[in-house]
Amino acid sequence: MVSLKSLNSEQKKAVEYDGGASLIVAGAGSGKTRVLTYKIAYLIDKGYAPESILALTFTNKAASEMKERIKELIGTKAQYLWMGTFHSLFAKILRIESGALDFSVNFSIYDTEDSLSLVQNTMAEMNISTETVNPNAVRHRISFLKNHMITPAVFRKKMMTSFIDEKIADVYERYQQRIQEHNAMDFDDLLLKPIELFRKNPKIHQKYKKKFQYILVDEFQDTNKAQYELLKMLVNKEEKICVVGDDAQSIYSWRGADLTNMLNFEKDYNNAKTFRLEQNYRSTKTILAASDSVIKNNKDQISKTLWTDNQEGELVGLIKCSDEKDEAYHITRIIKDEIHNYKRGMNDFAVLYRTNAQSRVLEDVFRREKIPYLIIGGVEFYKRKEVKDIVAYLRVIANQNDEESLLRIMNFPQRGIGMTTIKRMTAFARRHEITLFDTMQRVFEVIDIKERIQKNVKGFRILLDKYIMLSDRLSVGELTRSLIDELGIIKLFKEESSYESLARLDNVQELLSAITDYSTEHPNVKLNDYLQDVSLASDLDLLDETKQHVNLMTVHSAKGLEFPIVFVSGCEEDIFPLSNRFSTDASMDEERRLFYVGMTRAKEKVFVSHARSRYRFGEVAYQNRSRFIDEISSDTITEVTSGSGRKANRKSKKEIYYEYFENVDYVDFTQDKSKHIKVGSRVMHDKFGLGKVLQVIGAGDTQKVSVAFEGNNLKQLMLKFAKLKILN
DNA sequence: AGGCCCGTATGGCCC
DNA sequence: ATACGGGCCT
Ligand SMILES: Nc1ncnc2c1ncn2[C@@H]1O[C@H](COP(=O)(O)OP(=O)(O)OP(=O)(O)O)[C@@H](O)[C@H]1O
Repeated sequence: MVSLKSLNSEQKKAVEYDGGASLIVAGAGSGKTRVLTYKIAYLIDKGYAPESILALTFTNKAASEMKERIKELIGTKAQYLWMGTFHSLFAKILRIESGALDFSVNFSIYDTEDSLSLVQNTMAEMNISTETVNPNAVRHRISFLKNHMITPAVFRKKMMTSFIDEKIADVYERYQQRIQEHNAMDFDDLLLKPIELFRKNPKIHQKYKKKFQYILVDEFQDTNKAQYELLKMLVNKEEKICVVGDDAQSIYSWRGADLTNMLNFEKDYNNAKTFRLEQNYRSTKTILAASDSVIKNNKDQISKTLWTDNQEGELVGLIKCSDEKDEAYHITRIIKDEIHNYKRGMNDFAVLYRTNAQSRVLEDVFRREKIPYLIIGGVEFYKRKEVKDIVAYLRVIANQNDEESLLRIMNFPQRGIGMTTIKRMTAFARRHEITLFDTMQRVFEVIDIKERIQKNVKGFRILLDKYIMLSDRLSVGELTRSLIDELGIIKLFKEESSYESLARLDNVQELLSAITDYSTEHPNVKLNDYLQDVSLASDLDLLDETKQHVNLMTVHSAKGLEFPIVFVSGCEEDIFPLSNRFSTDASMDEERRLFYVGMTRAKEKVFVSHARSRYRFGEVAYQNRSRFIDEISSDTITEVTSGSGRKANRKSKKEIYYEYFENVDYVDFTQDKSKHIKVGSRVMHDKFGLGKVLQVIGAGDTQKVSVAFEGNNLKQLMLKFAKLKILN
């Protein structure tokens, strides 16, 4: 029997409750995840078969950790649990039931980039100019509609308000048609198709409804409409469902998460029992008080009590910095001090930020200062071009209808199949209503392609056929290795031998060893399974709390995690809260929740830092410190910066330029020829001051330039006469 | 077909 | 700063 001794009485009640639907609402660090873990172990103990339990987590990483924990509690039978993210578990069901769908078992999973590329191709095909309609906005919109379960037809009938909407409806419709022809699903489809499947096919619906005797959901506050619908469809008559969440930690509304799921739960399951956990085991009293003082600025929230027996702890440290480099050096210094004074390990620290772009400077400084670190997120490994290209080969080998992948590799490595050829083949495919892959077979019928090129296409098709055949016989690892060999990719990057191409080479080799490892660990695995894991993998899987390095990640990625010491960096207006002119009150509240999530990751100590100036889009921007810093109750925060993390503050752009003119050589246009001047050149004029060249007009003696000087001052000057000095 | 250069945009969080 | 797409030249 699983011992519930390590739970408090309320946690225990929640674990032991087996009467029907239950909702656990509780604040950060109150042991929600722990309750879920024990509850699953407890249910198995009580007689529920592991394979009859459906447990949904927010990330794959959370799932595998929970599974490990349950294995420790009840042994290896835990491996039969249906535990994972919504996306991965329903993808699994879709593959099993693909026979009942208009998809075959080997369907591809399109990530955001693939979707965008499909949107672009669709728009091109429909002659919708990307000038009038931004493809990425369209992709967003389509995904939003899908997340809210709005079909093209419904959208057309009820929601269109503009000419652009009409175009979007057209693209949406065509997109759905194409993705189906490609035998592919995007992330949203992984949730929508099961709903469709269950609706159309009551037998299959009943099968799963019967199969899953108990459903448990972690991070319920961030589920979307489709996920809610799926739960409702699958829950059995006794309503054996347990969801846990914290409305104050809802931070994914931008991808369709809908808090009303949580607010309406008690209405939809009218026998639902609600449990509240009020004791926080994670953080110090100070951290709780500080984070609470921030979150209470949000109007709408479920009121919750949260207290802790933990120590008072240290005050939140406020780090004031001159710029982002200074910030990185301050953080470095504090990490070194903490390690020196309190014998902490590198893995005790997490540096969090609002946007991935902010990791760059931290990375540079940590490298220089010899602080070992791991960046989670950013340009993820499987999103790198060279890696995606190779994965695209595997996807085509698994699913020849996957046109987005086929287009990616058609001319990689270069084999003389250019844009024009691809356009002609695509046109042929559409005309004859066949796939692009089949068109390659019949390329000799595409008469507007030159014979030499036709041969290239045919050669490529033969190569693919060979690997499609081999894919049954070779392991995923062997297949990839031999493919990379034959394509000469390694040689290609070696020969180019630029810094970038060598980095690419590294990535290809890393991919190869990752695939080989995967093959060894899962000897009988199908290419499909591997590809699915890759599509749904996240960088978070790399996180290893036992490894001696500082962890860098976005606050979003840090959800559900905990670290002894947490830095919340870049706390400046416009960055955290991130905002733009479209920002709303609601998005401000979500930013605040995000900040709350960041602070509450800490067990012992939180630092918040802000920089007076920071590079953004190649320009220095000055920003006030975040309102969230000011919302932290003053008796829980103290400044820890006396002096600067490093010497030299950033000077304003103006200062830099003036200094430059005083100290550095410049070209005087009255003497030198004008060949140095070009659009974008920075220039100095005695009377007008600093400026930037917008246009160079004419040549020779009459050559003129148009310059934007400071203060929105536009001038046209004759180069011959104007006393212009130029900066290189 | 492919390479190069220029202009322009750059809203970010993730399964 | 940087990356990407479009247009132009070879
Ligand atoms: N009864 C308990 N006794 C001791 N430690 C506990 C207890 N309950 C939870 N903890 C510890 O408190 C910490 C937070 O627990 P957990 O991650 O389950 O909280 P949570 O509510 O899911 O947090 P969050 O919502 O912030 O992600 C963990 O380190 C966990 O081990």
